[in-house]
Amino acid sequence: MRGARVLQLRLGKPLRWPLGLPVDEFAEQVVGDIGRRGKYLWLPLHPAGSTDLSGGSAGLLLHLGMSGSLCWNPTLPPAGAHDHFDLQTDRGTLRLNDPRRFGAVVWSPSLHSGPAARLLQGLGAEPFDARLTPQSFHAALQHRRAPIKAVLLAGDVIVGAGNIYACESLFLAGIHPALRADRISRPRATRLLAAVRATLARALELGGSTLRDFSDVHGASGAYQSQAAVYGRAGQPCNQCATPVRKLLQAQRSTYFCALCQRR
DNA sequence: CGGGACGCCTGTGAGC
DNA sequence: TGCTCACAGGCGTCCC
Repeated sequence: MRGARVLQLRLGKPLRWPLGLPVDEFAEQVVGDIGRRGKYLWLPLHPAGSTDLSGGSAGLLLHLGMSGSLCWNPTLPPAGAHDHFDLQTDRGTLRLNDPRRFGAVVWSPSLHSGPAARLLQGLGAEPFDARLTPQSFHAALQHRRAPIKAVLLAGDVIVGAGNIYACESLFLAGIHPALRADRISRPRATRLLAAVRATLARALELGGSTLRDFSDVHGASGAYQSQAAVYGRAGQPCNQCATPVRKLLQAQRSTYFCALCQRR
């Protein structure tokens, strides 16, 4: 998309927040290099002729929520019921389809100020950032008394592990989801960090997860879900020890785990 | 300040 | 067969 010139911006039903800028103000803006932080995407937009392609420019912060998907079309197909955002450019259209509308598209004057800065502040480390080490991960957990599952989900220590991947990572690391984060030893924190990384890497390979209700023809449905060791498998035998997988509620979210393989 | 509950939204599948 | 209803999830926001 880099270098594409915006022709028009179209909105469908409201997403999580208002766009924050009248749609006609986007015409003639030029798209820069797309970036990512956590589950947010940053789409820089700068005036035609400007050479500033860095994070210093204004842009759009996008989030796919839980049911959002983006697609790039050379032309502009008719908008469907769940197509809530179209960025039409001279090279094609970027479209956001989001049935549940937990997703967001918000304009920000820069990545480091305004709504973008507010939404990104407080995000935890990128899981594959080399600066995130077993030592720093363990140290961050030492400050938290909440159950480790809740801490992973909160995303302020490490981003990227939502409900499915948090459950899977804890299983892989052999850690009970209700264990207080600050009770996790150095060796186990090391294992957990490796497990989160392995889980996310595997999910990326398989194209992510697709909930049962979203395996539509659009975005190819991710294959990860069917590979899950514990997630969504309550009552079924653990594939390591055959003990039935259990389900518990933590912070209003379902947690799946094996009581034998995952110790406190 | 940390931790937990809540609400947004809608397709799906289970139960009647 | 048709209808109702609980449930699923990311994450900002509110309250204790």
